[in-house]
Amino acid sequence: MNLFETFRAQLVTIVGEMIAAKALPTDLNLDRITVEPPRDASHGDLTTNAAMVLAGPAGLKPRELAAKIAEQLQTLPSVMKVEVAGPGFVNFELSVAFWHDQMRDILDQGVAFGDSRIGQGKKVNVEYVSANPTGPLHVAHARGAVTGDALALLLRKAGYDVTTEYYINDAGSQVDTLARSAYLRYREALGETIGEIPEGLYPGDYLIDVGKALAARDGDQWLILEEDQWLAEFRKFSVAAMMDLVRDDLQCLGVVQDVFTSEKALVDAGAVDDVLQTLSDKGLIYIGALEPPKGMKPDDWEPRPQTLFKATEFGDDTDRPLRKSDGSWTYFANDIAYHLDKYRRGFNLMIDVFGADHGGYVKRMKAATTAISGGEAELEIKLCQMVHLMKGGEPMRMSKRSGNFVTLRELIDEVGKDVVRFIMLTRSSDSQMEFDLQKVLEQSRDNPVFYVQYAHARCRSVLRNAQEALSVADLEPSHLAKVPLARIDDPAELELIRIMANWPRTVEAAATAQEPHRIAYYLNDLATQFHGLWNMGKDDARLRFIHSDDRELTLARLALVQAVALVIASGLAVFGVSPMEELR
RNA sequence: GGUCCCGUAGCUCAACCGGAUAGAGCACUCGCCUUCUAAGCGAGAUGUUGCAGGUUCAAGUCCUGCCGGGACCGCCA
Repeated sequence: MNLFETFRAQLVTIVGEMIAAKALPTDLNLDRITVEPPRDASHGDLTTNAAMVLAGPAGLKPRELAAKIAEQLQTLPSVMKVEVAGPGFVNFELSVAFWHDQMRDILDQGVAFGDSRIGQGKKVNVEYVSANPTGPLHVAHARGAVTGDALALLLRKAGYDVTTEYYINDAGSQVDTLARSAYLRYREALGETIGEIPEGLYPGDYLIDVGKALAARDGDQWLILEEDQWLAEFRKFSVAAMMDLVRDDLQCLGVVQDVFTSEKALVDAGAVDDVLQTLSDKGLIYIGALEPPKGMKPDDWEPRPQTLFKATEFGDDTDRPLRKSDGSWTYFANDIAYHLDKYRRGFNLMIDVFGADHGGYVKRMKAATTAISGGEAELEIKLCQMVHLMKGGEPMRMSKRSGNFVTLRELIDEVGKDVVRFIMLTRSSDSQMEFDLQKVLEQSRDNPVFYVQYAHARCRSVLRNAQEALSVADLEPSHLAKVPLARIDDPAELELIRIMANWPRTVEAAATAQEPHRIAYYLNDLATQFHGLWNMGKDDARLRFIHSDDRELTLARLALVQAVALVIASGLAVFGVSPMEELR
């Protein structure tokens, strides 16, 4: 429970006592009472809307009720000062000793500070990337990869039981194309001149090695055979090779998912026939013809009967086809089977991270999930909007046709894994964002990665310097948690503690909203306050951390510095970014 | 035509699932500065939150309609 929830609980007790004393009616709804940090620091440490929320139903004036609540709050041991303000806010300040206790808490818990139990161990499945296994990942995949990974780490920190997953789309026609492309490279490896790669096949160089590997393993045995004889084997081999590529790419980004599920394996195991039978039994499948989309005129539209899922019964705009004209299942049909599979594995909460180009897919997948689980499973879909790559303020135009697109690997090689991860997480995933390859490497204030990393490195640097006068054991968090902190009393120091004490609440809010980018803003705020304090020591030597003639003060200040380093490290861990000891 | 996302300071973006005077960074103006290894530091100015209604004690936030940008729209995945 974060400190705001703790005080909220105490406030609810107070209101309960007022109800018992007949100062308030018995039928009040207390759920809307909040205890939050005020936006404006001059409004104290905590603020509650209790009086405004309760006054109306209770038939009282907000400010009068606020005064009564304030009176009771004043009696709490860690509450120093209470004020009624504005339309009926009750603002209160906490004692310095309370903030010192918070600091000790941080030092005791280390990077586990901020761990929460709001997830209550609930099982959640986060599926992300799930790119077609037809080549290396490129930048478009990076945002989804990082977002999904950070979301998973965040939910884990918030107390969920998280499984991360990659769905291998290895059952569609694209992997047939992959196999044909690999076959061409196989012939090339055996000495044929293949010339230009024909339109419709994948031209990438990464298939050359696949062809060579097949030639080395199997010799020329496939050369004289027809496509239907070699296709399956080439598909299997090249998909495996591409997945190795993808896994390597992801690993470079620090992403290692728990489970990889093959679409083809699901289909082969009859999972799709199975789920379609289930839906059919529920009367949710029928043969019918769809209307053409209004206002659009598809070139060769003609109505034809199809196997349809009644998605409209679950909020979708139209019913959705499940079977292609060749008799095989659509991608959607297979995906229904996959989500049923996840549901049967115990996931009542599933999160899919998709690119924005899958926006049209959201309603039908949610509809299907509701249908197959009888409404018991919840599916959340995070759409990641596009990333515009820039370089020194100039947009980098990419086109696949010219082969000029940027791979994920190239991006990581250029700026580093931690920079990619952090920057991708500095914006809400449903806003488009700019990513400037030049700016993110600058050592300046407007580069958030640098700014946050620098704050951590600066803390570590101070702690290293302190070793001239103090032993390593003195500087351990466990030791610093026991030193007297009474001399931590400067407003800037206390403000720093307040921000750190807000970390658990930030984790919970970000996890509840499923918005990792909030962590980036939090870290930036924390770094700002720390750098500010450091700079104050430039002007006023009394505010410096290390004082060779005052061991007690130095230890107290180093406890503060150590706490800052731990909270930053705790935050960076949610992003999967390593905190740096020094920046050089 | 429909669905989804976005629209906030000159620019890039926040605003904690309704709270008080909408905030940061960059750019801009004015001062200062030679380091607890370090990005210079401090101060100042910057808004009809796309538009119009509605709900509420309270709306950038929720609802309705419009405008603008993006993504998508029957057997591609």
